[in-house]
Amino acid sequence: MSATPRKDLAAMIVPLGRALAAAEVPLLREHGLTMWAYTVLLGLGEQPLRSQAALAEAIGADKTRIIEVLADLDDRGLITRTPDPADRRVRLLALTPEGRRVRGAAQAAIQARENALLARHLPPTLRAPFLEALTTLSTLPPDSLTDPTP
Amino acid sequence: MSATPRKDLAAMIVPLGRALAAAEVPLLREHGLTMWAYTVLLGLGEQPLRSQAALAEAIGADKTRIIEVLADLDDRGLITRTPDPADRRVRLLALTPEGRRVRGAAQAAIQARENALLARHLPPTLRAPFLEALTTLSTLPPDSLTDPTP
DNA sequence: CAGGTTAGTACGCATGTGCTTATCGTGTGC
DNA sequence: GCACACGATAAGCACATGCGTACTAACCTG
Repeated sequence: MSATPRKDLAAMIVPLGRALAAAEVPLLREHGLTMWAYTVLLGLGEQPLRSQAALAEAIGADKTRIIEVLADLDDRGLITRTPDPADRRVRLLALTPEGRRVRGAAQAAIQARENALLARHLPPTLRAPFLEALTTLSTLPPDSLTDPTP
Repeated sequence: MSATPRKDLAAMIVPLGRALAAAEVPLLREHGLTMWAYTVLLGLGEQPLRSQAALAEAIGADKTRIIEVLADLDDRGLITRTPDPADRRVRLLALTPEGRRVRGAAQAAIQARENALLARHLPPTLRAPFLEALTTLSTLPPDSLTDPTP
């Protein structure tokens, strides 16, 4: 049975995530972005998003906290917040071309760094399976990891 | 070149880590442990550890913050803090048998849950490579992920 | 022995974040 | 039309965490 003596998954993953996130910060700074701003830009995909609450939900942020982030990004012309004509309570969120450019530039820098890191530290045969497994796990619905769901 | 359109590593790993850590909390509670207490028990391996500062460093905690955790674990008989006869300023930290038992029980519960989770969500061919890659990355020196180190 | 250093401890401050409440404009159901 | 619901916003509280300071006991150097 307990044939695999190893550390806990979380004990390995959490520090790894911390380190990767910490490594991103300076790169984001060079592009004038905070982590939250970058997260918002990533959360705004290609299609405009309806309502800030939906965005907050999607990126796991507090809806009262991203307001200033959104206001800042709006001021700087990276996103637009236009009232929905159909329901003027909600704001339609969309990337501007400039926002798309900045997001792309930041992401390119980050992923280039990450790829170099994987190339340096991970044996070639492990890279693809690792990324695939990671993608699989990260696209699961949020509670399939938290619930025991038998 | 940019042949792999994917999310950032950190964008996948960090939420995953959060979810896994959140899933641990209730299990730890059942064993009377907080996350920090559990981290301390994991940090105290088989050999006793010299000095609390070393422990804090090892588990990435603030040395002024784990004091009460250590005091609590000591009070509950899960660890011992004995002054080093050679240098009575430093405390030798060690697991008691009971501490070892509790740590083992908690870890067994956690890993059983994690294994079930992997079995449910990850194709069999990906499991071993995923764990191996994760182990590799998580045993790297902390700054090899943060530094660009050329 | 005197002065400087270190480990452990306690305390306070600043920050980030989650959660709650209040307000305002807008929509919707009765 | 009016009461209630909802989205966005602002303000405040609570808690965890990181960081710095101060104090004590012990060690070490000269």
